[in-house]
Amino acid sequence: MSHENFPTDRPAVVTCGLPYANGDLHIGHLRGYIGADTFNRALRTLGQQSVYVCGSDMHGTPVAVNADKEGVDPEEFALRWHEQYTETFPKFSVDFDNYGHTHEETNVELTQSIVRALEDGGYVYEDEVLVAYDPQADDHLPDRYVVGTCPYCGEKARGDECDEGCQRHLEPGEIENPTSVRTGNPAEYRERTHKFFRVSEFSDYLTDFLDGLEGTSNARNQPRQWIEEGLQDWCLTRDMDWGIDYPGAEDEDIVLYVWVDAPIEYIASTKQYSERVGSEEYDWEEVWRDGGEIVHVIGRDIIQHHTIFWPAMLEGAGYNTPRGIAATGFITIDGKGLSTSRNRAIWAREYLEEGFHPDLLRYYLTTTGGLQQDVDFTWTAFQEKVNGELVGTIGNFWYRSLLFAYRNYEGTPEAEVSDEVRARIEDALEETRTAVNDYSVRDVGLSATRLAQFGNEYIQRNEPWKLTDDDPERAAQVIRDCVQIAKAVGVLLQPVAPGKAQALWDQLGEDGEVADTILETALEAPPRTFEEPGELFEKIEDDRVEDLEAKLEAKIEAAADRAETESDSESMTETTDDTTEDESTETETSDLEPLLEDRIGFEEFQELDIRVGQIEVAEGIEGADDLARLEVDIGFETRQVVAGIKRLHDLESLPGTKCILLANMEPAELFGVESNGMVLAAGEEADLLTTHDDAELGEKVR
RNA sequence: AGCGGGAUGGGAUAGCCAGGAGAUUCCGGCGGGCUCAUAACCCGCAGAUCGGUAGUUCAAAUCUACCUCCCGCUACCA
Repeated sequence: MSHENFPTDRPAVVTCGLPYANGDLHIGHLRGYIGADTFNRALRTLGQQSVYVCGSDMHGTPVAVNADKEGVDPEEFALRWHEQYTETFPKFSVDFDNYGHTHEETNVELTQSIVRALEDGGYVYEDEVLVAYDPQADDHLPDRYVVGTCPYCGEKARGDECDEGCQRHLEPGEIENPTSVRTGNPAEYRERTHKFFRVSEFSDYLTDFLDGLEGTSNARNQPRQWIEEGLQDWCLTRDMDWGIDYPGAEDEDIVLYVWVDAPIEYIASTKQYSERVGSEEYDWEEVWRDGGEIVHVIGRDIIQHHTIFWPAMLEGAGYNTPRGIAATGFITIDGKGLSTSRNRAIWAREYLEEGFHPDLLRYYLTTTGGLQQDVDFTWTAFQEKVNGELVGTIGNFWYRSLLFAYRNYEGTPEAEVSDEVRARIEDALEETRTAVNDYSVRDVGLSATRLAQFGNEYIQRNEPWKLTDDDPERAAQVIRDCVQIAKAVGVLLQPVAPGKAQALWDQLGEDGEVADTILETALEAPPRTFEEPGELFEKIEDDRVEDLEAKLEAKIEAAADRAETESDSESMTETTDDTTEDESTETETSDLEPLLEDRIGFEEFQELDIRVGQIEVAEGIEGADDLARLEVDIGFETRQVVAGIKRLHDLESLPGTKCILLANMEPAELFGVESNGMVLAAGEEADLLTTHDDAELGEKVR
């Protein structure tokens, strides 16, 4: 089965994975939302009718548990995050046509009606399952809230997985010596009746579905394995009170599993949009019932939910299934996995507070590697991308063309666009069409960059500044071409960088919104006159990047220190926080810094004046969490040194300890205290280097 | 353990599905040019046995098999 290329005459809906109302948004979330937003905007430039919808995911155990910790109602807790998300998205030009949440009436009704439809179709049955129960807390414990002993290898294990031992997946009820993570008490098992969805009956349907599915290859290939292995039926209910009631069981302490109602929010949100604008303009039922174009952008960690359970549910309840599923890769920071608990993350708020335009991040995230690839974020790479492509290529071309046109013609010169340039722009439009149909937001952005690059070459090759006197007609022709290219770059860049594209649009004196234009507008003549243009992109300076990288490093270290001091008291309750990134995968080696490739000579080593010293005085610096002031005797003299070991060492016991000091370090002032050297230490716990024999104070280390 | 994705000049990325002279773009290095433009821009050069081994083929970065390393997934954690 293959699909008709976009644009089609059916309405489309683009969605992105629902943010879980349990924490701040970071760059990893933004990647998906920006990618989907870009895709939706690009679809529209093709002339495809399309809306972009999403909503907050309000239910599930983590919300209930964290609300409980704070002593607030889960709804209140989740709504707070929901409101924050609602405010954040527009700041990144993530422009949802509707943004709802899963606890709204629209979603509750729709979810219950879909579950009833599944029941009516005979796809739901009841079965008994063992559920861990904490008698003291009088609460049932979802699987990860239980720890115990693995029945297979005897290692310590979590309720659902033997994470430290044999890596086996554990079924509920299997784990031995179950213990509640929440109270530390022994847990007991209770038999409960739950509802199950006959996913297994959809094997053939899903196989066909996957054959026709567009999007990224991982979303197509990975589920095939699960189908071949035989699908297991899916438990639809949970022993909780926070969630959507199972229809007909409103009085019982049982709700629908969060993954049932979460994707239904895609439909509910579309419905809300449809009701707002009127079904004449956009009919949600046409999309979800009759065969509109449904595209999901998701993280690759939730592929199975979207390629197995979700289409099975839709099919079973008589709904339309997705045309495309694009599963994005993850974001890494400086080459290491993003980790919210370790604060190895760029938070949405942080980025905005730095004052960077959202389009810079949008461009970086969409054009650095394909949608499916993992993308590494470093401030240095961000700077290169911005300075090289946005400032140097696009910004520079826009500015030089428009400025030249303004100074010499007060706008667009009166001439016809040359055939060469017209053809080149048409190629660029075609590149974009292909990119959209390949689900490549990267090429959507790069088609604009490449066109700007052509523009730079074109202007250079024709040297209009030499022609203004000798051959005014030819000069006008060249500049006419350049202004047209500039406009086309704006139209092409809009899906990725809507704010900057609009700014160009305004400079060109165009009316209305560039976001409302279709690709063909790129070939229409710009207004005859326009005002003096300004520079649209600003270079990021090197020292700025150094600051940013240092700041990032510092906050990661601070988080590590905090975890260190808290780990003793909270070890029982810390096992489950939020975890897209898992502690168990972060082994020792992946945490080590990679070895440096560059070798240095002996002379360079000699430049490091490393001495044996002895700590004479150690005291904390007031106002600093981590810093301590040390006085170190290095034979010749006693140095005052500041070290970040306040919380990691017992300062009173340090005097008398030998240490190793980098003596010719540039002096620095930290918290008002001058530091004249660096005490060497290793590891996150700042294990101090020392000597073990007769090295005397002041001796050089070599 | 199984499965999915990845490994391409110093760094980063495209190409692979539909095999065809060792290939894209960006950063960095070297040389030149230009001056309309944000020390920008344009041109040229250097630099890679396309992770390894075998195979299919007239032809392999691309297809097949096996191997190594990295990331992820394995379903009641959103």
